[in-house]
Amino acid sequence: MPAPTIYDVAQRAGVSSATVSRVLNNHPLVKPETRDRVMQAIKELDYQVNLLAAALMTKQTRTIGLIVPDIANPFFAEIARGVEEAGAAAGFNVVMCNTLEQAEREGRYIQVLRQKHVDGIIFTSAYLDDRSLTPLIEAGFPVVLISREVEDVAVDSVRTDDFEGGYQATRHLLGLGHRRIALLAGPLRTKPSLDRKKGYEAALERAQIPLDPGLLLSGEFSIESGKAMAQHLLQSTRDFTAIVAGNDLIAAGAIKICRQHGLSVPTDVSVVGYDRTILAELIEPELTSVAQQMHEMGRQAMELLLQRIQGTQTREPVQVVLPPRLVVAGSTAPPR
Amino acid sequence: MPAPTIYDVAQRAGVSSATVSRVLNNHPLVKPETRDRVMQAIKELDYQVNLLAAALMTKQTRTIGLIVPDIANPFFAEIARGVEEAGAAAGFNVVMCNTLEQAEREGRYIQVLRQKHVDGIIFTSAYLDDRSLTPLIEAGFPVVLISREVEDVAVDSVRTDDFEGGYQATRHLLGLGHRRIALLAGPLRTKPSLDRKKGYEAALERAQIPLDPGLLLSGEFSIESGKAMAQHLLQSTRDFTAIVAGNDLIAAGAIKICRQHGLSVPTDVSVVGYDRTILAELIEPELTSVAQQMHEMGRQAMELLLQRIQGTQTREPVQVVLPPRLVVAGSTAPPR
DNA sequence: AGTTAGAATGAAAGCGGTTACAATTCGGTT
DNA sequence: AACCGAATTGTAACCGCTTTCATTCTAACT
Repeated sequence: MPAPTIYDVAQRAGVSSATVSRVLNNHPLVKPETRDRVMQAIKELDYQVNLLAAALMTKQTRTIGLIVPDIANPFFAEIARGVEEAGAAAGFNVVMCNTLEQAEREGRYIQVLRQKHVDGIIFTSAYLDDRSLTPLIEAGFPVVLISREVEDVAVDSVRTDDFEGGYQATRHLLGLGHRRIALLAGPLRTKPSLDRKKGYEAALERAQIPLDPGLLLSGEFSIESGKAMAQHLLQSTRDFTAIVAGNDLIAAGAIKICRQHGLSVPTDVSVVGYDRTILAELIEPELTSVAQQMHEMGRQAMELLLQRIQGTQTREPVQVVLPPRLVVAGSTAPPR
Repeated sequence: MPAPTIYDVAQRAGVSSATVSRVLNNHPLVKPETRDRVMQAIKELDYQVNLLAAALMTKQTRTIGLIVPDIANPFFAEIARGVEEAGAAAGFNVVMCNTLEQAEREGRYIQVLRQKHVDGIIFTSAYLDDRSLTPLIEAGFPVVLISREVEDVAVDSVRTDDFEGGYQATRHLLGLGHRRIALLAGPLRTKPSLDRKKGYEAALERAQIPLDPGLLLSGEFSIESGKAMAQHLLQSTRDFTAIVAGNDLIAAGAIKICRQHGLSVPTDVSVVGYDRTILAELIEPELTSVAQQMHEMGRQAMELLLQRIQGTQTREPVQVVLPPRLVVAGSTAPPR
């Protein structure tokens, strides 16, 4: 038999469908006695609302889209967790979309999410052009960005102060006495990588240490890239005592390669990671790393989105900037 | 202005809404010329179908639910990635739901997913009772389980042969010459942990080594639990040369504790993990671990679900069992 | 008893599509 | 030129709910 509808309930309770709907949405003007009869009928029929039909009228699906490069990356998984939790608390569901860094996929997801009438979309960092994102924002569709920017467009966003993070990582090493510090950066086409690099440069500058282009490499946010960059670095010079890595994965790769070359961490080379994912505490020695509050970023992004969605009046876009926090562990020590 | 509807398109193209609908769903019986006119109108209005309205008629949302304990756990994140990819390939979206191991949350998610009329639900392992799951399956709702079982109910499922995995891990250590092998298992209320334990026991039995209850602990799938179990073990005895861990996290925790007690891995203690998540290759030394094909499990689960959803005729439930694969690395060596 | 303002409920019009069925068109026959 | 079946297209009902507006009750007041 087909699932019972609001009419079946109405009939059984001896009222009209309008009344059932009122009960469902606890409208105040329903006589308690009537409400009870309806509830009874609902129970007896094991009735479940059809939220599709409801959404068709209310224009609210209580569903949002979350676009990430790759949910299997711990950094994004942690953010997703924050988003989902905050969403669930407010009665919203989250559709997860992995772009795999492909702009075309992102575009397709945006399209189908709109067709499914999600109430809003959260975008996380990716190296994609903004061709499909910009029109969305300009159309006034609720959007929040995490660790991502769109040129010349005002939009809600959440990010970590990556300049400060890069600065702190470098200051820490300088404070230990290091002078020759390499940077194995992530992709410089992304704002976070760029900011971290600027922080690194600012710290060196302030310590009056000239930048050495030979100590500055950039690649991807992966173990492989970390290995490759370290390999490259070691082939060109051994005249460095510390490494600032673009993230924990790069750091892990670099440490492996250093070891292979007979350099011990932290005795010969100190290494600082970034993100402080769960990986950081598993690596031996534990990785000194700049912590980002991924879970919190996800949570706040969802909050901002909800404000937009449920917002009575439109407010100016806000940019939430969370502080990074250097967590010192065993991978850094004074140079010998 | 409100978003254009199918009627706006129809009017602009000078046809009826039915024809527009036919074009949208590329029904074969539309004159090419008419199709062009409609497409033109669609483009000009930047028309987007409202899939909610469509779903109301077709009873298909092309959306499925994925219920996991915690997306931030690399094991589930990897599965989620497989599910999402396979789904995307077939034009399905995935709503992600984190239960945090709470049965009540699982129940709520199931309810709202049904109300939103998802086409099916994939459940991953969790230590929950099946009160809300069983009725779903019995109602014929498309469901696939990953690493999870429901008593006395036939249902599609995908899992790894965990008996074999536990067996292989233990055999490997036996082959190296170990005789005193501890098991730091995950929660024994779950089938996977139980099967791995049975595999461990079978391997020992076959080698004619009596089981020593003192070498058998069980806890949770976490670093902390791994530490606690190792601590416990070391306090009661040092008479063991190897550890089979319930998963990589437990292994990582155990290794840390062993080190703290002055035992080196693998010289003094060999350790085998399970899952072979990305963690395994980051730990120093790299962790010998039984690989599960998480991504593949996710993919196949989605395939099974799609068969159910789109299936013309109902087929018998199938149980897909994937083989584990022992990946030997630096954390295991012969006892000295 | 007759009013009357709320309170409670019902009737019915959408929301934006899909689709069964009817109607129209059209090239080819006879 | 009338006729026919297949190819196209249009009409209108329906999916299951929300919500406006009208209607009916109720109870408190003259």
